Amino acid sequence: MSNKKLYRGSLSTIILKLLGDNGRMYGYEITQKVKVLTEGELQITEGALYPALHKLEGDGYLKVEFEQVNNRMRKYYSLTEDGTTEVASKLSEMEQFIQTMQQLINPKLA
Amino acid sequence: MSNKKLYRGSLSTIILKLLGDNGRMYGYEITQKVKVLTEGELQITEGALYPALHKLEGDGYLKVEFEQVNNRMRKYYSLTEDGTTEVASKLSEMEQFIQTMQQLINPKLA
DNA sequence: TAATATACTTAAGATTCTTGGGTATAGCAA
DNA sequence: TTGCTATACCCAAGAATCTTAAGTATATTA
Repeated sequence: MSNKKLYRGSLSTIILKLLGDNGRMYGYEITQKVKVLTEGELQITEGALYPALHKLEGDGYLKVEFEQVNNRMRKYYSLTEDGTTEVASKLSEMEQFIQTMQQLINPKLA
Repeated sequence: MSNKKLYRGSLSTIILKLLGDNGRMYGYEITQKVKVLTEGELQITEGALYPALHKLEGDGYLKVEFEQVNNRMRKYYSLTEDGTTEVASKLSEMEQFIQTMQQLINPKLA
């Protein structure tokens, strides 16, 4: 989330949405996926990502599985049932936000 | 900005845009205008608004004129030259943000 | 006469980042 | 073989931006 104040508050939405689409992912994978999907626009720093994952887990939205791959540990995250509900909620909040900002920013057409 | 985390970071953009459209406004007027424009979706609290106005003024984007109306003081804010430049910059950041979020959130059509 | 609206200010605390550090393995280049 | 880059995780100090809640004061409405 380097340098872009507007992304504040949207990280948990992004994480939840990606996990909803991809089933399960590990932290590093999420940073890379976001970089590709946004064509480099959005770079999620590890200092932001990992605390966010821990919080979502603590809130009961994510569950964890450890796995050893190439002699390196990975923590795979996936949605809990509550997490699935939360994705839908977060996405509708995001859509509402975008709509509201467009009301404020775009010249009224009516 | 009650209860909506996503609005974090967007307040200065909103203020600058409104002042760009309306020439000059005072704080209380801004809160009311936003409420009307967003049909109640976004309520800017005074605890957020006034510090934000003071910061924008300190950054050189806004200038102030005092005026006495109905025996009550009003502080009218308007854009400086730098402020006018900043509006354009903030608006394009917001458009970029919205576009990026839609890339992340909407199913790819291509 | 008490509540609501108008109008501005500030301070403590919460949340969510950035920045910068740490640990460790693997692979590639000098 | 040595150092850089990539992979993969973690944490803490500080910054930025908000919420909450308080204070000051006048005008209007119930």
